[in-house]
Amino acid sequence: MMEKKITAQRKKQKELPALQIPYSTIVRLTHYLRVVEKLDELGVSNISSAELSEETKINSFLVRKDLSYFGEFGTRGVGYDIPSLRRELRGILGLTKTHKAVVVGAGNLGRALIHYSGFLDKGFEITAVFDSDPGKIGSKVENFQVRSVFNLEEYLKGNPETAIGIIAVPAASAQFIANLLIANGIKGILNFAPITLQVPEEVVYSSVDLTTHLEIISFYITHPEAKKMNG
Amino acid sequence: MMEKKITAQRKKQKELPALQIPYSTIVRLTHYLRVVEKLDELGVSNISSAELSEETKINSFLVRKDLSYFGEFGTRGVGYDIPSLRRELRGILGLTKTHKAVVVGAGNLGRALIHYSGFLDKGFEITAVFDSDPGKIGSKVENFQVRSVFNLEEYLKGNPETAIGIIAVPAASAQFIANLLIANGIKGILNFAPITLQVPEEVVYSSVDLTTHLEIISFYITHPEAKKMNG
DNA sequence: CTATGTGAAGAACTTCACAGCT
DNA sequence: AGCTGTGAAGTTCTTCACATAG
Repeated sequence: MMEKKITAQRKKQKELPALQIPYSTIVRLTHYLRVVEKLDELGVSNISSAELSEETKINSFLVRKDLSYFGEFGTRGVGYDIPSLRRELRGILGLTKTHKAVVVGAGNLGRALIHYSGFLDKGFEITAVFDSDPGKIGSKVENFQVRSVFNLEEYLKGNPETAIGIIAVPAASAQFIANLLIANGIKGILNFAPITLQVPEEVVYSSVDLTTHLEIISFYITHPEAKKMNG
Repeated sequence: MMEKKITAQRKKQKELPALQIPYSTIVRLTHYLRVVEKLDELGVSNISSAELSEETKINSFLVRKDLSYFGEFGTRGVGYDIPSLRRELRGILGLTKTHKAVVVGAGNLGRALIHYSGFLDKGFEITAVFDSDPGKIGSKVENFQVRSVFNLEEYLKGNPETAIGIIAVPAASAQFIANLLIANGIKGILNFAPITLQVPEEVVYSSVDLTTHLEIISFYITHPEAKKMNG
């Protein structure tokens, strides 16, 4: 019941086959969660798809469709109960267990990520920080003692539950680090180096590239007649 | 009342109507540019859509389609001339003029961005850095003397060619900063604060949210049967 | 009477096949 | 002969309309 939350045991004829969920739905789910968490904290108890639409700027039909991929979370005539929607969203996104992550690269960016991670809800936990600069190894970043990348492999072998690797190293060494992470069973990689990494199918890969973001902005500034931004 | 169906007729499609370019095309353009710049630097002079596809993992049909939105840059039977494709892509993306940008927030993230911006091709230039922390104001970050956010408005009025604002402040103050930037004629905003900013239509807006990225990874780690990642 | 959930229509985007240059 | 450029087909995603549940 937890895992394959097949919709409805009604007299639905719908088989719910492979059911490919659009990537954009997953992205939007995180926006809904953001809003719902904020409102939950404020003590608001209910929200309609129209209100959720208002907050997120995502069309209310789409809000309902997105949620309906995963179940029936609302009450007709009423809307969605915020605490329960929050719980459902966290469940869908896999945030009920804590994902352990390592950060590789203790430069400004790595430090920013580590610092920021303090604000992350349970769901993610940074467990170690690595760098190749002898001047940084051994130093403290928040509560972490920076380790040598030469110990990364050993660390991962000793801590096989580490799920996510965050790459905050220069482009030149990013693929090397990625390979190391992958070879040692990491399941997801979040890359901040401005380079496209080659990663096998089964490893979840996401990349944040400042240059790309700026170039996209440049395009839309330069061509104001072109609309639409997702990012 | 509806727009007329422009479904292709015999020989009459060079009309170029409103021609909406997919957002994803723009994102891919930046990937092509990345590859083409790398190869150009290496002295490679020509590339086919198949090779570009290989490098970027983007289907070669799509490579050609994306480029064809903007013109005919290739030579049939040969491929694309790298220096000229590079020039074309930069032109399309609006990178032939330098966009001036300010960074607001001189914490780790802001500093990482400033540091990184040194590697940016001409196309972007950070012109000033602001923070609200009296302890930071006046200090040096790379070549910039950090200014007070209280001078942001004045700065923008005095430097109206500033096109882009990069927000690297905590969530709580991000909307305030955004409003200030917008009120003073900024054209594009790149937001790193984990909050959805309300921004008018005409301002180009892009957001990088670590939480969202991690949550998306969490989803795909948790549901390995779901495929597809764009990010 | 209200707001959800969803099949179906409609758009948007991607893939394909091949015409068209070189 | 080879690789681009592009209409058309195919697929996926979004919007819509309305039956449905409270």
